[in-house]
Amino acid sequence: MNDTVAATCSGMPEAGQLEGLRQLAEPILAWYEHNARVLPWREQPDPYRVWISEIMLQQTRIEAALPYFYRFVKALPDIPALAKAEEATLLKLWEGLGYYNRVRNLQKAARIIVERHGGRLPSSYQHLLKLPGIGEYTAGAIASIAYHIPVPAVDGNVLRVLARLLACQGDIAQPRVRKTLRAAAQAMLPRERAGDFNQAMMDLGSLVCLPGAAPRCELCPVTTGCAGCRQGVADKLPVKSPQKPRAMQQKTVLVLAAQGKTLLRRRPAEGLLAGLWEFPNLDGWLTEEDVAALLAGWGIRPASMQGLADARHIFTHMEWHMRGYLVYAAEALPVANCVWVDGEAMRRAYALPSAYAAFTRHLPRWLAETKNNLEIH
DNA sequence: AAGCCGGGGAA
DNA sequence: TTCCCAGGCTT
Repeated sequence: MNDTVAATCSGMPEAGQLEGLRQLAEPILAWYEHNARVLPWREQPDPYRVWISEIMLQQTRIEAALPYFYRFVKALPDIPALAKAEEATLLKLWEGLGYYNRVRNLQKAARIIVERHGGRLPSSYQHLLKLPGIGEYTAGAIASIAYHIPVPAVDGNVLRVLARLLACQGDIAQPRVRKTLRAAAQAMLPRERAGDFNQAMMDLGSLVCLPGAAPRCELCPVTTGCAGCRQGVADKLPVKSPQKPRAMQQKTVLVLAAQGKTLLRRRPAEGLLAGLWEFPNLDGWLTEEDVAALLAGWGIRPASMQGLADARHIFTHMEWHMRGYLVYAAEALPVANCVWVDGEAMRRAYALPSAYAAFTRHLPRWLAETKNNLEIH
């Protein structure tokens, strides 16, 4: 029935096609009754928890977000607490989750909600959309899940499900195609069960209608209504433009340790990993002699220096190839733009990106070695 | 419309 | 390795 939808998916579906889609909502909801994943924001779907979960889940898998969710709502159980939190606290709660502006926007929104909405998350799609960090998808998800408002929530999973249901050959990176698929989602939406339906579509996408060549059509409740499955092209959909190759970057990372502390530097307030802390580092690969000369300029006289195992970190658009040096110094002397931090302070208030995991892993041992003997050889 | 912004698991 | 994830903001 949906086979006749424009192959490029660039025009609005016709009335008859939408009626075909509408009939799929019921079997999808029935499937959801038995297959819904048990999740903390479903067990207790108050607006605040739904909001936090949706922000954490932006471009992030459920399994990755879960431990962060528990910790976050425990530390900051409501909107006023979020509005008042220290930035360092926020970044520590988000440390390792990535896309750190998400948590800054979360707090910006919380402060707006306290000032302009009486401390309660707005319950309309349009008002939600105005808040920082909340776009079309997230506004739809919160409105439908927390407030049962009949608006679609079309994320990557749902785009894939819809593209296959309609055998849509359009590039889902294009706004025009997204708009068409969103209209299809709106047409399918049962007005009384919007939140359940939106979550059902997402679960269907992540449990059954899997990406790439792995759709499990034999488990799907709507194969007969799926044009992609009928035409045998489900595993080729959705069409997506290829991504650009990553740029490579060589870096030299300096782990300085002295008197039970290590030297950290704050990253710029904008750009990659904005505002997070890191070990002092430089572009390019420096030799031990280069590093010694550099440290002399900083007024640091190394008691010992050793090369560390090379480390690599892959970002979406970039790749860091890191050469590391562990430097023991006798004294934690001041260095411009840097702070000496002990393990406890680091755990409490200094958020480091995962890119440095290869170095932070051994840091406790390295710091312990500097506590007992001031002179190390 | 395109670029930027993390990190990790799966194939 | 590549893909992609309960995306949004900036230019």
